[in-house]
Amino acid sequence: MDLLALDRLPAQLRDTVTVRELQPGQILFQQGDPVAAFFLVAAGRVKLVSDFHGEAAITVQVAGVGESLAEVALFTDTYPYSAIADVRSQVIAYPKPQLSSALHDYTELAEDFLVRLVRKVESLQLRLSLRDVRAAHDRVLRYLRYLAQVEHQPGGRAMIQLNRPLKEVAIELGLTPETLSRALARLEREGRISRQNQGITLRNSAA
Amino acid sequence: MDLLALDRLPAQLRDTVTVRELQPGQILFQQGDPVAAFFLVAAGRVKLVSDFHGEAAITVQVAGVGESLAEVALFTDTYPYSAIADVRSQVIAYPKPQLSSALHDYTELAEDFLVRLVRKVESLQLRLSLRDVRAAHDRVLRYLRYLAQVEHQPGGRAMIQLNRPLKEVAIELGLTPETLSRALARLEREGRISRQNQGITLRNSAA
DNA sequence: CGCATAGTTGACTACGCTCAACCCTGGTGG
DNA sequence: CCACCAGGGTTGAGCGTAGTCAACTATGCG
Repeated sequence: MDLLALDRLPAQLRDTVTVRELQPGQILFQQGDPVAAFFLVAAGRVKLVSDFHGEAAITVQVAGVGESLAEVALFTDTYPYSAIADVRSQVIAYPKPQLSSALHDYTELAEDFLVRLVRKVESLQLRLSLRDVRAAHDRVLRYLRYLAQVEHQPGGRAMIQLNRPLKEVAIELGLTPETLSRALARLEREGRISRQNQGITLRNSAA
Repeated sequence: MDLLALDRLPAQLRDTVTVRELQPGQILFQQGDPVAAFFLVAAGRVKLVSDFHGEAAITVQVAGVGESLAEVALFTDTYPYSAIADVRSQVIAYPKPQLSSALHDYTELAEDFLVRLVRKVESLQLRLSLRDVRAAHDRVLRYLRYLAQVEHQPGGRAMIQLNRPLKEVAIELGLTPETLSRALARLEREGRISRQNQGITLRNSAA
């Protein structure tokens, strides 16, 4: 996915785009700051946290490569969250006024943006609905099935490569690494999946 | 919120829009069906379920009044979920081809759509991040604070009216009604909130 | 070789779910 | 007017499962 159709960007916008380098822990913007720009993560990982009442901050989003950061900011005067680089990262900054008017003027850009958002809604809905299945092994199985489905069309057996550490997967699923590990072990013991190195293959057990 | 700027819809689209009445349990579309139209809930409540492998179905979304139903359908050939009316409902149907081309041709429409999606992403992210706070009373408190924030600007004390039954709130928070009840009781006992009838007021306890 | 990190396994704890009883309100009908 | 019922909400008791803390292994890197 090209980043907001960067290559086909109208010149008036493209010329205002800048790239910023972030060190781990560096703050990109802070909750309450006036919105100057809209950001896309080009490298690394940026966390969005809401620390609003002095209580323990809550992580609203961790944006990976290619993800946009706080879409609401396009429609608010101040950032509703703070953004902090998790690791060394690069972000692309689109000045808000220019981006806004470009979205208005160029349908292609607006459509790209729309597609991004729809995908995001999709993924968020999936993740949220997964949280409703309580049993860890069940949740994990459904997640794997989902991954298999998006990568290979057939509903049957499939091989999945999860390249990122299990730790991250665990967090995404709302589990601890230990619980995920146990869940995977159990699924394997029950013969619903098998693991080799990084890969997981599902055995079809459709009812 | 007007429904996709219905009043300002280009005539070519507006004339193709229809309203459908659904009885409780009636199926609006089924997973795998070719996408004919895009829907908006005008009255009632429609559930989106994914029943893909014969296993227990999983509810992906419950769309209330004013919400759009399965935005991905705009970009897929078949519906990825099934939609079932929860209660007696009315939906507005936008034929997909007309809506697609209208989104392309009319920036105003595209922008409306974009705003909808951004809001949705926002709300989904909030709900998802709430699930990460484990302690029920904490989760509830944060939720209440969020509600207070969107209704009244000041960060301090606020009065919230939750008009819908606690049962629903509980589900949205990923809790059972019993647990929610206990959580509210506890918060009240601790003096962080107080309840009168339907209303809840937060006592500011910022650190 | 030593260190850091990911992953696994074990033992214990804690918290939310389940099931059940109970209260309370509103609505209906005798 | 009271009896009855239905539904939401609350409270109680017990259980199960995921979290926590800890130890241990394996792998990769300096």
